[in-house]
Amino acid sequence: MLDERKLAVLRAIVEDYVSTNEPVGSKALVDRHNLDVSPATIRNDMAVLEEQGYIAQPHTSAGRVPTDKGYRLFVDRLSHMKPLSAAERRAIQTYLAQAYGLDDVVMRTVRLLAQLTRQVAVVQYPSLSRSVVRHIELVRLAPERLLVVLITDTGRVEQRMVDLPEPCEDEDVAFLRALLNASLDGRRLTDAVRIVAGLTDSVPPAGRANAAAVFSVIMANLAERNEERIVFGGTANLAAPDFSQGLRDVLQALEEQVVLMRVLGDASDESLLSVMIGTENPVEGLQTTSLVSSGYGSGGETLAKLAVLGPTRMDYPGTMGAVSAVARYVGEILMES
Amino acid sequence: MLDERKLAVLRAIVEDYVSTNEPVGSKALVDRHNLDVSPATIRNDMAVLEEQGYIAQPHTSAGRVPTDKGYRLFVDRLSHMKPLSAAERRAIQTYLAQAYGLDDVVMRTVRLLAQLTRQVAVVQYPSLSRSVVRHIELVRLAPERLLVVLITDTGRVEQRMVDLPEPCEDEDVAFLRALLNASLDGRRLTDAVRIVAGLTDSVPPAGRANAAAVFSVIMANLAERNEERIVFGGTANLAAPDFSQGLRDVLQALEEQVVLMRVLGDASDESLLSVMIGTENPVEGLQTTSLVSSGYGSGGETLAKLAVLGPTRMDYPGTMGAVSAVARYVGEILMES
DNA sequence: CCTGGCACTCACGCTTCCTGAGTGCCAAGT
DNA sequence: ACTTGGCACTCAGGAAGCGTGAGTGCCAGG
Repeated sequence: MLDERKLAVLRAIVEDYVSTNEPVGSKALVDRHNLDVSPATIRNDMAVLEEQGYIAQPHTSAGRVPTDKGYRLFVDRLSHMKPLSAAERRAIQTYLAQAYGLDDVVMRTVRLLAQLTRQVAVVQYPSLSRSVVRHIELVRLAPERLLVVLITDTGRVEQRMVDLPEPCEDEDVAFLRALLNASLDGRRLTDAVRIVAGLTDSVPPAGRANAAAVFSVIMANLAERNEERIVFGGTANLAAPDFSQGLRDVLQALEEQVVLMRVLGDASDESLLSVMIGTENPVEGLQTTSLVSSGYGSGGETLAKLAVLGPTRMDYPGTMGAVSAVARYVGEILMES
Repeated sequence: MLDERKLAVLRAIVEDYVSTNEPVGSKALVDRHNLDVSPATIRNDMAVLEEQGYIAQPHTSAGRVPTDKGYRLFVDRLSHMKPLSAAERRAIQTYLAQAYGLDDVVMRTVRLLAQLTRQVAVVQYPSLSRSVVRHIELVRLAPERLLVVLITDTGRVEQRMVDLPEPCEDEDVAFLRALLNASLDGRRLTDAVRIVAGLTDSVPPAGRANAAAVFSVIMANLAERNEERIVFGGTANLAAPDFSQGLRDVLQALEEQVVLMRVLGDASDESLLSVMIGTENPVEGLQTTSLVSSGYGSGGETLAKLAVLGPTRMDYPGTMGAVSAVARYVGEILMES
């Protein structure tokens, strides 16, 4: 159906269009790539490719432009991820290694991705729900006020203020702290919710009111998956001379955390690199963009996703290389800390 | 030098230009505002205003447009902050009151400002340096690894991992914790740095290596004023039909935390509302924008700044009203928590 | 000092024209 | 059965020309 040369033509069209941002014609193609056939032949091939929906012409008698379907074929079969240079890899590693704390890791990751790809980078915070409780700390700030600090194995720290119904003493707090840590340490957060729910019985009746307040805060905190934040950066790259159309929509979509979450969720269920092209994206405002995403995580598990968002006419091999490399290194960093 | 009517004319020009985004001519002026003089008179006034540099014409025989100097005069003498409606004020209060935790307060503030003003909102995290230590918690995660959690009175929680040179026991940690809290509780962070520096002597020689590690982390953490993060939102409002020129620069400047910090710092030394118009802004990319900023804080003190960034042709009275109201309410919320 | 009148200017929108890159198709060549 | 050169055709985009109207500056009279 599509012989070898037609595929080569498609590949060439994608590559040229990506680099020049102008519809590419038959003559230019034979010149720039060494297909040793004449323009007329290419034209025939292009006619077929167009008929099949891989390329299109913006208007009669202009060159051809890849369609979403064309990019899809290109990504799936005609290109390979372009690995980063050794220098780049080293730079990534050292830059990420300097990070202290989860916030900093995420922030650096965003910057890194944005700079490497010259596009918009999106990074999701490691999911709380899959991680494991490392420690719970209760701090008595005032007789009727506690601070609950929850530390997970991914280095994430969550805290909440709790106003108690009754005044409490240091020893009450110590008791609760010991109880909570004994019960929750090493448990997954998803399990922890259930465990905490059944914990009230272990508390002496006198302290139950206060304990209940603390427990409910912990449960609320844990159950709250919405809390999974998303950070992005590199929006200045959106203002690149080309796709100014729809810029507003794109910015809007970026700021809608919920929408972004959904998109990332749709992107791929697993840790694999995944590419979502143009109209494949369910979100209205992002249908002129492509999203290259990957899961990342420490150990075998995927904790969250990160992605790069750019115009459909993007350098897929390069972007994929960058995303995949950064995902791997972030995973490593999270392992260590 | 500028009589009453000329000022009125300037005010009218600013108001019209802001609302229409088109150069305003003498005829339109007399029509829309009830200046009971003829267009010709207005023209004379405009000639004077132009000569003095308050307005300019984009090209000969087009209407006039305010210059930065014109906006400045308008802001300083011709306009008053427009207070928010009661409904808006209530909405702000309830929306902010729902926030839990500092992060959430900041995030909500950004959204609020961006929505109210339909422009870009910038909020700086409350400064660490002026706040007061409420508690320090040390958590022993592993024999050679501690988590240091620092809680300030503004609800900010900072944490750092510390790798110890030697393994430690729970009692060592308890000792350090007690020592730190006894020495630092209630102290300002600025003072705390000095205090910690002198604390090594109080530690028994056996534990000094570990203590030094912890202390140095605390000091680094505190001294690090760069750490003062800035959050912004509403960038989609940048894509408003008008100022697309320089959009790239603006986005770029926004993402440069350091630059933003400096601008906010320059803006006004005190908690007062301050307006920076166009070229008054030292940052290259922001010279087509105006920044309306205000300090905010709990109690009498200014902890940080928040601001709204928009085109120089912005609705100053409205924006100023919004900024000032939000600043006040955020202050109140911080007080409570 | 205000006003009406008048000549002048010029950005913007409109049409028109032209050019060249690019196409589709066909008939001849391999 | 594919490739190729030739040829007529199309059409976006830029250049040039034109008209219009909003807006101006200036002046002379109230």
